[in-house]
Amino acid sequence: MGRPKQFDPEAAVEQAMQVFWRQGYAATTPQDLVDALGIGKGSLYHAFGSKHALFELALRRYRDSQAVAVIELLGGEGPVKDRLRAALRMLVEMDLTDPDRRGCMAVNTAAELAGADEVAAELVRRMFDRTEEALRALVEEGRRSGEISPERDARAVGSMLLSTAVGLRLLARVAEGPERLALVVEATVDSL
Amino acid sequence: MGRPKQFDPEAAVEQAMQVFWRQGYAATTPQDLVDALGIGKGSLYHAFGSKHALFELALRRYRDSQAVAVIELLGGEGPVKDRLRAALRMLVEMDLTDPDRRGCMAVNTAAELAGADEVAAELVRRMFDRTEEALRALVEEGRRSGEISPERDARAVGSMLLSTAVGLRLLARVAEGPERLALVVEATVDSL
DNA sequence: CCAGTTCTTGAGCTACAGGTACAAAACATG
DNA sequence: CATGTTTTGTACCTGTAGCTCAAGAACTGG
Repeated sequence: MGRPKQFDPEAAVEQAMQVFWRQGYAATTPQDLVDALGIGKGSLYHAFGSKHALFELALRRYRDSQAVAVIELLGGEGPVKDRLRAALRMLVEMDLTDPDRRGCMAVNTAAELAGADEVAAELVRRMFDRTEEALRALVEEGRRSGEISPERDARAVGSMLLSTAVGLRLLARVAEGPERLALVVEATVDSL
Repeated sequence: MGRPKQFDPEAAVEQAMQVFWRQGYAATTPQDLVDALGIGKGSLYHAFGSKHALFELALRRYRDSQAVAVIELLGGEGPVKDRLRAALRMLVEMDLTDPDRRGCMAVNTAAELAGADEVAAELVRRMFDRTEEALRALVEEGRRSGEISPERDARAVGSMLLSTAVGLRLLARVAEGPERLALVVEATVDSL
C-alpha cells in the first residue's frame, strides 16, 4: 500500500555505483547522485537515508555484480596457469578498456576510506578475502595436478597473487599503455 | 625585503603532507590545513595559492622524503633476494606500525585522483617508474650473479615486483594483522 | 470515497568549503 | 624615518554539501 516508487531502486543503486566508482566517495555530491539517478533529492534521501548508506549499497552491488567475475574464471576448467593468465588478462583488459579508467572500486575504496570508514573497510576486506581464497584454491589445485611445485605454500602464493592482482588494478589507473601490465601478467604466471 | 615569513614553508608543507596522507585530497579541508600548519588562512593562501597547489607540493615532498627509502635499500649491499626481502619487509613494517594506517601516499593518490588530476597522476606515475626501475636493476643484478634465472625477463619481473609491492601497501590498509602480508613477502621472494 | 500509508517534488536550512580583500604589521633601503 | 615590499590576521564572500520538511500525489483496504 502507499504510493508506489516511481523508480527502480536497483537501477538507482546501479547508477549510484557507477558514479561512486568513477569519482570516489568524498568527491561525489548529492547533486551528482540526483543527476545520475534521475530522481529528486527528497526521493533520494527518503529511499536511501544518507549518502553513506547509498554508498554502502553501491559497494555491495559492486561486490555482487563485478567482483565475482574473476572468481568464476578462476574456478573454471582447463590448466591452472591458463585460468590464472586468463583472469589476470581479463582484469587488465577491463581496466584499460573502461573509458573512465576507474580501476577496481574495492581497491579505490580501500585507498580512500580504509582509515575512516570501518563498514566500507570490512566490506572491502571480505571481497579481498574471497578473491584470495579463490586464488589459494587454484594454487592448491595446481599443486595436486603437478602444475605448481608442492614445495610452495598455497596460502602464501594465494596471498601473493591477490597482492599482485590488486597492484595490477591500481597500476592500471595510471598506466600509459597495456604493455607493462601485460608483462606483469606473464611474469606472474611464470613465477609459479 | 618585506616582512619575513613567520613560519617555515618546508615545515608547513611537511605538515600538509601528513594531513593529505592521512585523509586524502577531497576529505581535507582548508580548516584542517590551517589547524595543522598553525598559520592563518590568509598566510596559507598567500604562500601556497590553493589547496591543490599545496597538495602538489605535499606530494613532491612525499616523493623526496619517503619514496626514496625503498629504492635505497634495493640498491644496497648483499644478496639480491635478501635486499628484496628486506625492502618488502620494511614496507609492511612501516605500513602496519603507522598508527593511522595511511599506507602509501602515492598509492592512495593514484586511487583517488588518477582519473581527475593529471598533474597528480603524472607525479605518481613517475614515482612508480623509479621504483620499478630500481626493482628491474635488482633483478638484472640477480640474473648476473646467478641468484635469479637468466631465463626470466628482468623488465617483466621488475614490473611484477612493483605490482606486488603496490598491492601489498594497499592490502596493508585493510589487513587485520601482519601474517598475510608476511606471507606475501616470503612467497614473492620464493617466486624468483 | 474516505482513511491511512508511502512516495515525490522543490523549497529551504545550517554549516562550511574554498578563497578573497584589506588594513595593519614587520621588515629593507635610502 | 619615509617608502616600498611582503606577510599576517580577520572579516567576508559565494556557492554548495548534505540533509529536512511541508504539501500534495498516488496508491490500498474497507
